[in-house]
Amino acid sequence: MNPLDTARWSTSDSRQQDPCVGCASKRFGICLPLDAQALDDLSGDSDRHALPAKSVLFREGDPATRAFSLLEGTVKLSRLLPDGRQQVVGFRFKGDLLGYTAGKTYPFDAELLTPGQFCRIERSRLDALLRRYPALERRVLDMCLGELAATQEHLVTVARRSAEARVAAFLIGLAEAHRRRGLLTGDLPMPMTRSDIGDFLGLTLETVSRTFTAFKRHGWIAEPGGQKLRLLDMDALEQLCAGEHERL
Amino acid sequence: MNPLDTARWSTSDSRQQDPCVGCASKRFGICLPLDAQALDDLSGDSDRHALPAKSVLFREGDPATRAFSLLEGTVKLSRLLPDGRQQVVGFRFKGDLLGYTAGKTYPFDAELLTPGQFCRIERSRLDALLRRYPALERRVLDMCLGELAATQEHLVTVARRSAEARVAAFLIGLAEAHRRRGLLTGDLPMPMTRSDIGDFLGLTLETVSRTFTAFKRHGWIAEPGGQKLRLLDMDALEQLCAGEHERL
DNA sequence: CGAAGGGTTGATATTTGTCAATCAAAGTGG
DNA sequence: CCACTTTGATTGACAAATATCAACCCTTCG
Repeated sequence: MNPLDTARWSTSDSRQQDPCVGCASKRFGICLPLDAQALDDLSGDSDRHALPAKSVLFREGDPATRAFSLLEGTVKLSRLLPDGRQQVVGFRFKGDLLGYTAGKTYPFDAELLTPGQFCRIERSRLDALLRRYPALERRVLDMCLGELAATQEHLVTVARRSAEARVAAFLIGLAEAHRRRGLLTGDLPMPMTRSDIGDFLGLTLETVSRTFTAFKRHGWIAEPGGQKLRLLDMDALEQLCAGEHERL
Repeated sequence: MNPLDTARWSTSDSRQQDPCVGCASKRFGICLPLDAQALDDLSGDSDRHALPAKSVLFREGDPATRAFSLLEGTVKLSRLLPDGRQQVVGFRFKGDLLGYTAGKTYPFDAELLTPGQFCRIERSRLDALLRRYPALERRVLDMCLGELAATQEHLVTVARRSAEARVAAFLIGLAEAHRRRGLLTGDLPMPMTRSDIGDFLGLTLETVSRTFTAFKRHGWIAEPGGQKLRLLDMDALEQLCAGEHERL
């Protein structure tokens, strides 16, 4: 499972999304398996928001009183370490559920990297809805299992792969995540900084920068500017990812 | 959350376990929140097994047709990498649920490190039970959320900490996992090899060995033999874990 | 008794991190 | 509109952590 794409879209196709009714973004995100009645309930309980880039949805340690269904934008999830550095736990994209956790407090910060839109719902109400609509609870379980598989996949990347392989895996994962959302517009948006990527992959920003430079030198990627990225040679990236060491 | 102790025991106390009825190990593992009727159902659908050390419960890629509730023993979960090495994704102890995944196939191998006992249930039947008993589904969701938090915690350890800090974190996590299970017998069992630990922490077995030696030299731990480990100075280990660099 | 598995230790190589200088782009305020 | 600051990116020289390779020991098990 792709560590950058935790969602499982089950049987339905994510692209056939209806316009958002109230806030309950029909057939989308967690609401995918709901019937009309459940959607109405959810609409009553949630509300829609828009925020600019760099907004913080919640912080590690805050009481986990709300969950968020991301409708638009990219979010960075990160934990603050005792020594002041941060570990980026993951990135989230449209359709992902944020902030529904096991504990009483959020286990990480959630920060928008781009302007974003999302539904917000009180946790207590979401819990009540889960009890009322088994299909919804099942969906949350599925998303959780998917997220778990993705995190384990990412663990393998961070624990065992070389710097080049990690960056290659990141790029492939990013492309995959966008492709599955039906956004294969050629250039993929990459709003995260070298530092974000390093904190995600367990590398320093300098190492990430050097690796990007090397990839560009080989003609495997290009950065046309405007926070865009173009993947020119997926085969090369996939080989690197698999561990075939082409020397940089 | 402790990466070696994924279970969430909710409100009840894990130690008050009844003798196992049929296979459905009342008040234990996933069955903790079930009433008598549900336990009966589960008993009819599952069966109990014992296996010697080094047995394989399932392999990565096998169709995920069964789930396992571990009653006794320690299990290593690992993924095989293309280059032949392995990444240990986690260890599981009594009370943990194994093999209930999002995908159609198991995402990792599960291998017993000690002799073990467990309940086995067909996945389709477990799914049916989940639909029938919301409390059980809720419990599985809780366990999944707990596992996710634990994996993220472990990710931080592997991505950002020094070798010493990783080993210290491992030892503390192991102690914590056993303590929560009510097994504070002083010496904790440690059936995993240096290689297993290295594959868990993203280190080589040599680095793990050297770190153990250093810890023993400082008098922080002792290995009385018989796959046992004694923690002599938790404070020192916790400091290392937090990043205060006492030089070895 | 010999082989195999696990553990320890040393010498050396390699990767990646650290520190530092510089540059470009994007805001910001007068 | 233009300094001025801030943020992100790049690159180099160097240091440090960890991996790699290799030898050896001990215990267990057939």
